Amino acid sequence: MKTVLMVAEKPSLAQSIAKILSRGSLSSHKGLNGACSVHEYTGTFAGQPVRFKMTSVCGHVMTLDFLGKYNKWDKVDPAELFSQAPTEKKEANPKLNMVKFLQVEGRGCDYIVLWLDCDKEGENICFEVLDAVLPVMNKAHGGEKTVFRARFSSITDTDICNAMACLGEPDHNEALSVDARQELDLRIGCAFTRFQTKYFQGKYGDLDSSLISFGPCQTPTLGFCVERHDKIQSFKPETYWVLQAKVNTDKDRSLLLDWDRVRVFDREIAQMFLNMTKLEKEAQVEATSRKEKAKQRPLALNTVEMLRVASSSLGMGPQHAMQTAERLYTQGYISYPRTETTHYPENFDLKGSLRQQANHPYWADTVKRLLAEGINRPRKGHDAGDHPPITPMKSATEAELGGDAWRLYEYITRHFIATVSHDCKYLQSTISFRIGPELFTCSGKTVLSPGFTEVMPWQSVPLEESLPTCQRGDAFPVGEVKMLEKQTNPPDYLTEAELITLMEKHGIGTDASIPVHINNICQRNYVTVESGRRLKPTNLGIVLVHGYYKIDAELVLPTIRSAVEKQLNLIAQGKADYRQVLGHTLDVFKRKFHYFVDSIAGKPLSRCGKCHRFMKYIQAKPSRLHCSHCDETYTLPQNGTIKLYKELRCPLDDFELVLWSSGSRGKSYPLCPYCYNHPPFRDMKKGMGCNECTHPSCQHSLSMLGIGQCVECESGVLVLDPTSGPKWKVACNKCNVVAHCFENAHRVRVSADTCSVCEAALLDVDFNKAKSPLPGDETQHMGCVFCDPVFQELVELKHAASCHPMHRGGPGRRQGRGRGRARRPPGKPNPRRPKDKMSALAAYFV
DNA sequence: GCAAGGTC
Repeated sequence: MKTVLMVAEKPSLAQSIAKILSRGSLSSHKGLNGACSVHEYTGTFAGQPVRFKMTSVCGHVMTLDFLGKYNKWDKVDPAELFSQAPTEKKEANPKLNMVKFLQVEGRGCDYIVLWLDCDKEGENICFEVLDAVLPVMNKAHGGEKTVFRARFSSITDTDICNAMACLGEPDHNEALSVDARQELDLRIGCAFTRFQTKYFQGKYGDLDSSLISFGPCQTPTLGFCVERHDKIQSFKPETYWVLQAKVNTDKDRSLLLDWDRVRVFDREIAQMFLNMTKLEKEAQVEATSRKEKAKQRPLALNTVEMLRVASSSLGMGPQHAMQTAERLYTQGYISYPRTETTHYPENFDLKGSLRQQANHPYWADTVKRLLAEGINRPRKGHDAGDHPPITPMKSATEAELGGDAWRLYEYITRHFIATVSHDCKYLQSTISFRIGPELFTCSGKTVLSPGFTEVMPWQSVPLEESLPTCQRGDAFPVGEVKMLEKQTNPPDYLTEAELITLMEKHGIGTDASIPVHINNICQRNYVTVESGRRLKPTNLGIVLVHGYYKIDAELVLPTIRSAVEKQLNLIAQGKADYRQVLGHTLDVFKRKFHYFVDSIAGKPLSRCGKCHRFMKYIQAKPSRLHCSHCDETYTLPQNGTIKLYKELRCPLDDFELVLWSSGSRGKSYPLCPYCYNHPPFRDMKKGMGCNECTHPSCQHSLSMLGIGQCVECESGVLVLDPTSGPKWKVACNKCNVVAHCFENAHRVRVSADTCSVCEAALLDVDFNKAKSPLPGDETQHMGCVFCDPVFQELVELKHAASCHPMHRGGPGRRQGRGRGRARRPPGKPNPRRPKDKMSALAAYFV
């Protein structure tokens, strides 16, 4: 007789499915790992009598990890984890010996039917099982199909039998999409985590966490908490005013009325309304209404709702609640606690489950009445096709379970009873009053029938005093009208329950992993759980998230996960190539990683003048150089680019100069990182580059490269940009004026001689032999950039020429256009320039 | 020592 091996995702499902398919006649024994059972029975398969062996795995058989040597943090650059570091599949839980177990049970089998959960993870586990089992199974004869996939959407007789009747094949694309997710999560998460941990270790000793982890789920989860923290920090309370009126409905009874305008933010306006109503003696009834309303019974319970209530009402954290639920499940008190479904299967025995609770000391009355009067049909919920909603499986008492297990069981049971109870019905009455020109309202609720709130008393409609019976036109004496001053309040920290809702909404994590992520950010000391289970980010958490926001907000936004998942879904649907999506996404994150590293750690750029080690250039604003050896930071100009300047050094402090540039069409100048922060001369200020330095002999200084007074601004000097050749530039060291001159000159030097007309420094220019614009064969010329007739052509000063003193026939006005050299004593402002000439000149400067 | 996803 041939054997059919069948594998489910977990032991409990193997048992349920085997029971259904064998109609209860099966023999079971434990497998070699003690966790999984094997259920055997006989039946027919592919038209022949066979022996069925139904067993299970425990979730994933394999897990992805780097090869051993890439797990040595000290020896591997985290950047290598994006591509070079090879990965391998390892057994997910070595203690379970799952591969060996599957091979022992699968040896000699002829067919395999895969009963793994019908989602992408389940599809992936199918292939993990096949990898383990196919090599030891009997070989197929003549191309006969031996591998089958059962697809089911609930664990009911009909669904399971249908699945068995129309078996398909496992979907390789869906499995591949999970392989891709695993590899992305591993490479990205580990690279960022290792880098961050190593970088922050020591730097933020007071933040006390040895592991600074990053992950596509945990980081956005933390992001939600910090976002709320920021809202609280930036909140500015506003004062507002409310009118409150009291009317006397009886000798000793009064009603408090709410103002229809609710509140106003202007005191004078509120005062005006108060004045208009204060004098009124009577409140007129404008309208009355009585409406019957219903508060809906709850949907059947799924995991996230259970976790929300456990946190907000029972004060139990998600991780703890989940552990407690698992214990209740394995002890047979509740059904499987991990489910997204909020809809009972059609054949679910609601009455049977209810009957089990009919003698419970706490809710027997409610249950008995429901059974006698007939249960209400549960609301239509969402069927995720995984497991039925969470329900009690047998009655239990407080003494039996004790502590948190009891409290969770009690909640699950009360919730279950509520789902088959009636809605809570109440009467909402409102009376509208007019006092002078202003309208006020009073409303009250009266319970008509408590319905499900009887068993969920915390949901009940609060008892209120009933409103007086009255009708339009009635009048009551006004007791008093008061103006109250109040303030808007900041939001509070995020509750765990709110966080779960946000995570669910943005698809961060799954029902099973949401508690893990929340637990992670607590354990890593990113948040602390405050009273009322509110999550308050720590300094570390805040610093991290703010850092991500500054550098690359996508690292913390919830959108990043969904964007990647969209790509993964394309793989699952066979619309995108697994390798391509994986390669592309890794490439994107590799760039993000390098940008992140450069932004916070900086890259070595120029040498420190004190220790002569490389300082790191940190691009993120405020951009700066940092010498980690001297632990000194030097700020830099904030806009534009910074490069090393030919390894030239400042003669004053030996720091290597850097070149700042505003772009190819703008200006650039060298600067010394030390002088920029610590001005070397009295006439210099912080933030000055070499083009403003008054050092008398340094070849990069204003003294050596300055030419003459700026044509536009008061105090600026035009300075030769020594790096601008072959399209030479002269730029003002104060304003944005830049002049282009001497194309094709291979050398331009500022001479010590000055112009006899305008006192500007003469320029000594060497042109290329072939391209020299000079008359004859000349390649060299020295002259004043403003006055020399040969240079006029080359700096295109032709139009300005008519205005230039030289061309007006008269002698040049000796206005002392200080060139910054010894001519102008330090600290003294430049003299005013002749206006007519300069305005004309200005037209030629960009 | 890292991720996230199954499950025990």
